[in-house]
Amino acid sequence: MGRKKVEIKRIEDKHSRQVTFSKRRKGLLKKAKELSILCDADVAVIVFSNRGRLYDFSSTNSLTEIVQRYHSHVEAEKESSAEVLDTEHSKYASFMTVRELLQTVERQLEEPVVDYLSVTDLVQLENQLQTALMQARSSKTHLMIESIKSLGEKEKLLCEENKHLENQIATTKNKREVNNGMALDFTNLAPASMNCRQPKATLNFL
Amino acid sequence: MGRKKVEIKRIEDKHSRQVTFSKRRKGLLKKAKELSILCDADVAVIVFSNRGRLYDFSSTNSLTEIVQRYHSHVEAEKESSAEVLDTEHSKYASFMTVRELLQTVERQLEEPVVDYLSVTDLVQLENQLQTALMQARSSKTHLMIESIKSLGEKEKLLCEENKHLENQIATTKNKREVNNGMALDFTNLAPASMNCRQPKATLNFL
DNA sequence: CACCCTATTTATAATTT
DNA sequence: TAAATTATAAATAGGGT
Repeated sequence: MGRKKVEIKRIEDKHSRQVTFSKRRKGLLKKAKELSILCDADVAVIVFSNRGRLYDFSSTNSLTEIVQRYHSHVEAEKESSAEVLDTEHSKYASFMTVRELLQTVERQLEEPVVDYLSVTDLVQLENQLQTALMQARSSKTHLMIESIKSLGEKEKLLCEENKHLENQIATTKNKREVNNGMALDFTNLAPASMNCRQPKATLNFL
Repeated sequence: MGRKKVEIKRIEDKHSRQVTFSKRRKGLLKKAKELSILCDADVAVIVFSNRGRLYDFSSTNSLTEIVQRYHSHVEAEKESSAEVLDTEHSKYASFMTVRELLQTVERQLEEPVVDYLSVTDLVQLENQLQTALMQARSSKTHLMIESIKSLGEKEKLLCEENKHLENQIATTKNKREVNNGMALDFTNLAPASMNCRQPKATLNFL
């Protein structure tokens, strides 16, 4: 219903799509309202724009009411097809959360700020920033990993040397005892914390 | 749009109401579908007739998807309007946001996210990303520092123990030599790398 | 009920402001 | 760029089968 008949398929032109979305969304919500009033029906409409903005209508106080009614209705004839859909769904949910984040962000910006930079400029800047950040972080991580590795190896070597020394001492002590009955007690030489079999701190976060 | 203009109020005649319900319900669902296709939007419609019969439409496989999205959306809004000072929670939220962002980016290589965003949105998003990044990085750094500290302390203790043991051995050896001329050479026992006075790796980058 | 018919209203695509 | 206008397509009220 317009100057020209439109085929029902995704409108590729961004601007047209946005304009049409605005008009038809309004129309849909109006129709929903009219239906609920004229025919005394409960109607709920949820619309997410492709940018994740939410528009809704509910004939009752809260849309949730109708949704709950919907659930209890569907519950009866529900089948167990949750397994595979669960993974898909959680992916979808995460994805949507981003959109919602963006929307929230949009909302929080009440005042439209004058744009000094073009999107391209900004993207470029952001990319540079990101790259710099990544590089710095990468270098840092690398250094830290090296430090940890190095310290770990040092620890290992020290432990081994330690054992070696203990063995030497034990041998010496035994010989001494055999030779001239001299007794030295090394039992408590190593601090309790020096147990080399102690589990390492988890480094999975690297 | 009919032979006569109708006032938007409950149709009292039962038959008329039923007929209108049938027609308009069909129209509403059709419009919902068209909107979702034309404008690439997610749309869900739930209609209960006044006699309790359910009719619905969903642009996705399952209407529940959209409903859940709606709920998480409402949650998010509540959250952002409520106090944002729950440190632990907001940390977690930011972290998840980053993950989701990465997922989105991965998935939408064809149609860059940037196209959907205004410059101001992008700035906000970037800030959030930065914050989330900082938090994640901070946590990671903290863990790494703790690891390094812990390993450093361990090293120190091992070195001390080492020295202690060496002293013990030296003493034993001297006594042995004095007592019965027995000679044991421990000079090369410790590997070259085990010099405990070796400068530590620089950690200034932290 | 669920269709058809068709006059009329309504929604909206294209255009203008 | 968005809001208003206009020409046209679509929806539908009321009637009939």
